[in-house]
Amino acid sequence: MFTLLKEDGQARTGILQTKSGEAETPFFMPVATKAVGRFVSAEDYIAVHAKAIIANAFFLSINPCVETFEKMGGIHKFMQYPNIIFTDCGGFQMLRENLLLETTNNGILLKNPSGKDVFMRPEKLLDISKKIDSDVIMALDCVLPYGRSKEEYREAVQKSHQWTKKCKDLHTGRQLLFGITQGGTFEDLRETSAKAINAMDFDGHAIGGVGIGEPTELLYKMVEVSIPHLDKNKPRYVMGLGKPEQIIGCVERGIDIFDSIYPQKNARHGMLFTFSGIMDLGQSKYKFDKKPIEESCLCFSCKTFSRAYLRYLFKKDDAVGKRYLTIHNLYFMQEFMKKIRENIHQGTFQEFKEEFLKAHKKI
RNA sequence: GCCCUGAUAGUGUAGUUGGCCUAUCAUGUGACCCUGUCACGGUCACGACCCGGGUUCGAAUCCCGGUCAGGGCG
Repeated sequence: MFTLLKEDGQARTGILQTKSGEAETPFFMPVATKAVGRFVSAEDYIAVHAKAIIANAFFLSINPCVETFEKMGGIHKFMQYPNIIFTDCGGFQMLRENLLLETTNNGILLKNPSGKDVFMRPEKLLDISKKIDSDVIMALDCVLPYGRSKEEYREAVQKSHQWTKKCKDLHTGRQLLFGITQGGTFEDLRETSAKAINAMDFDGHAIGGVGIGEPTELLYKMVEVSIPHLDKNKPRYVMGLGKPEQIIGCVERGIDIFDSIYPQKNARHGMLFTFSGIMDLGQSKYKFDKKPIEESCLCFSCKTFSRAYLRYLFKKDDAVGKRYLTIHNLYFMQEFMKKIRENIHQGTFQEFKEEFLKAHKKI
């Protein structure tokens, strides 16, 4: 259930309620594909104040396997994370050449690196998701890489709608179900898809198939043509976006939910997000720098370690260092979203956006 | 003092019966990248034949001298 709280232009705040509690939107979800992220897990997600994370139903069904969740009482108890957990459906894995074996009218055949291949179809997704017991299920969609022909996208949209509808028809219980719109970078296909998904009465709507190589202007365009057709009283989620500047651009256009590995991956590669810009910790100027990554940051890493020490850990490719850096970026993302919400409440979103973007470049 | 061995990017190395060396690989440094699975990742750039002479059409490679380092003998 979603309650709209406040609007500031197209930007808005709201409350998403689930069986595991609520979270105020707009929010960003760290990724925990296999009920753990790279170098971070539940205690870290909690410590960075993440009210929601996203895992992947396909990967979880392979390893640890569906039975684990039945026997362990669901994913929350299994990984000791009490807040909201989304599960992605596996549709995005269509973009991975090493995972996608075949696309049929009924679903997708995905390679299982450690066993029997998985035919992901609505029935299977709903069954898995129910046993995992996540809070929000992303319905099965059909994703194509950027740059295919319009005909191919048209076909993919059609499949996507069939699968998504099937998910909706099969769905019961307290878990929320979100539908995903597609359409590549074609405005009319995006509109068609948004209308069709909106008509299926989901608990929330996602815009999928973006952030996969298209220019940011096209990404924004696709959001802009989709939004008018997505019920404003339901949460809107752009899947896969993690660049702060794109998140703020999408919030401005009416998006409520985001997820991405981007902040985590960038952290591991030494790119730290701060409110005064993007810091490349690999630079030698930080070698003897006693300051924390960000003076005003209250994350564990900033409260505890100097840039010099974190740079040293980064340079020696230490796993512990990668964890500290990841914690910082994830904390930053939560603070970033918090500031976005506060500014929407105060009606100062535009000013905040401009101020943020002015500082958000490499330093 | 004599003999032997060695000397190639910041570091560690490949190449040493002369030509395919515009010199290998790793690391380092710098730049860019990373988006609903994310490897401790990717792309690009920078950076060296100890010095001097000789042989040769041609030398990192062969010869002579020097310097330095390691080892052996006094």
